[in-house]
Amino acid sequence: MKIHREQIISTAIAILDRDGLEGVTLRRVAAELQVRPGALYWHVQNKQELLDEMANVLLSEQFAHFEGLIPGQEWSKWLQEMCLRLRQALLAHREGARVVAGAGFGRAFMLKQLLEITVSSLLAAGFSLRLAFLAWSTTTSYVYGFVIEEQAAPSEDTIRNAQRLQGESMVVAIQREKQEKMYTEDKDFCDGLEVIVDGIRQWRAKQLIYAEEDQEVREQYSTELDSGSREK
Amino acid sequence: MKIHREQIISTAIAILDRDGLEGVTLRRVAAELQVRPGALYWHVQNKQELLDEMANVLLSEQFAHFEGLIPGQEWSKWLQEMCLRLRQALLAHREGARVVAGAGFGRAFMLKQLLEITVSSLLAAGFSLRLAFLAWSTTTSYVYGFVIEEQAAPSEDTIRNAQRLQGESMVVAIQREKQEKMYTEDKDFCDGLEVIVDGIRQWRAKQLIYAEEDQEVREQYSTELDSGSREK
DNA sequence: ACCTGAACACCGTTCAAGT
DNA sequence: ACCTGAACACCGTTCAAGT
Repeated sequence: MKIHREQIISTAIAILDRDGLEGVTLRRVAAELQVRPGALYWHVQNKQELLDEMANVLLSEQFAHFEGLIPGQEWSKWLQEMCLRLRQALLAHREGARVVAGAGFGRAFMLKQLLEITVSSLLAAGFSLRLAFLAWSTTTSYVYGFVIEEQAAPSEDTIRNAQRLQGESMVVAIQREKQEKMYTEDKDFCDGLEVIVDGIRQWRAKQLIYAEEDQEVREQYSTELDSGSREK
Repeated sequence: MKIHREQIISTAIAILDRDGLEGVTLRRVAAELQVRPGALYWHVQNKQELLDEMANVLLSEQFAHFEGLIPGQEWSKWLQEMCLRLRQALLAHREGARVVAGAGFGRAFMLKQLLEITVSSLLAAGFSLRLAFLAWSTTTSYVYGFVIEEQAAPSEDTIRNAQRLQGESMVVAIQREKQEKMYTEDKDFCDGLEVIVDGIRQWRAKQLIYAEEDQEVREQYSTELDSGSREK
C-alpha cells in the first residue's frame, strides 16, 4: 500500500470526528490506511507534527479564501466576521479547539497568516500598531477560551452535581433566563464579542493621534506589498 | 505503604511541575509513593478524576479565601482582581491552563463557586442578570484563551520558522515595539482586560433599567443568604 | 479497609531488513 | 523511495488474592 502525507492527515481528522481526540492514534490511522504503524514515520516526524497539520487544516477550512478589510467596509464588522469564522473553524470538528490549542499559536502556520491579515487590516482602519495587536490578542483569546468551554464534554456526573447543588442560585437563575428568553450559545458568543468590540472602539476613539513609528510601519508595509524586501 | 487521596493529588502536581502534563502518569505517581499502580484505584476512580482534583487544587490556591464585592468597592477593580488571580492560578503551575481546561468548567467545582461569587457581586453592583453573566463569560473566556497561548511551548522549530518567514512584517513590527517600549505579557494581559472591562462598563451604562425578573433574582438571593431555602 | 501481583489491551517510536 | 517485521519502553485499567 502506498500512501501520502495528506491522506494521513485527512484520515486522522476523520477519526477525530468519529472517536474524539484520544481516539486519534498513529496505530489507528495506520490501520485505517492498511499500513503498519512504522510506515507513518516516513511521512511525518512524530505525532505532534500530525496534530499540528490537523490544526492547520481545520483553520484552512474557514480561512483559506479569507480576505483582509475592504476600504469601504467597517472594521468592526470585519473583525466580528473573523471571530465568527474562527469559532466556526474550532466547532466544525469534535474537540477542534483542543486540537488547535494543542498545536499552539506558534506551530499553527495559518494563525500567523491570520494575524498578518488582521493587524494590517486594522492599521488600514486607523488603529495604532499597539491597539491593532491588542484587538487581535483580545478577540482571539476570547474565541479560544469560549469554544474550549463550549466543547468541554459535560461528563456524566456533571448532571448529578447540578442536581445536588441546588444552593447555587446564580447558575439556576442564569439557566432559567436562558431558557425563557431562548438565549443560545451563539447568542452568548456574539454578545460577548460585541462587548469586546465596543471596548476596542472606545480605545480607538481615544487615540486618534498615532506615534510616528506606527506611521512608519504602515508605510513600510504598503511599500512591501508591491515592491520586494526592504531590510531595516 | 499506606497512602491517602490528598497525597496522590499533591505528588501528581509535583510531577506536573517537574515533567509537564504528559509526565503525569498514574504509574509514575504510584512509583513516587512507593506503591503499585493498581493501589491508586482504591482512592481515585480513574485518571480523569485525578486531573479534575488537580484543577481544583490549582484554583483553590488563588480562590480559597477570595471574597465577593465589598459594598464600597468599585466593581471594575474587583472584576479585574478576579481575572488577575485566575491567570495567576493558571500560571502558577506548568501547563496549568491545560489542566484546568481539560477538567472543564463542568468538572471543576471551584469554578462554579467562583461563578456564584462573581455574578452575585455584579448583581449587587447594579448589573442585570444577563450582563452579569456576560461579564463572567467574556472575561473568563479571555483569561483562559490568553493563558493557553501564553503557556503553549514555543517548540524548537518555532524559532526556525520565525527566522525563515521574514515576510511577516506585522509580527516583526509588533515584536520590535514590544522590545522598545518594554511591553510584557503582563502588560498585554492587563490592557486586553481593560478593553473588555471598558466594553462592559459601556453596556452597564446603557441598561440602567432592569427587567423585573432580575430584581426578583436579586431579592431572592439576598434572602437566601441569611434565611434558608425558598423553593420556587 | 487497603494493597500486591499479574495480567490485558493498548500506546509512540525506532530500525534493520525487505521490495 | 517507501514499507514491513519486530521489538522497546511505556501507558490506563481490572481483579483475584493477600494482609
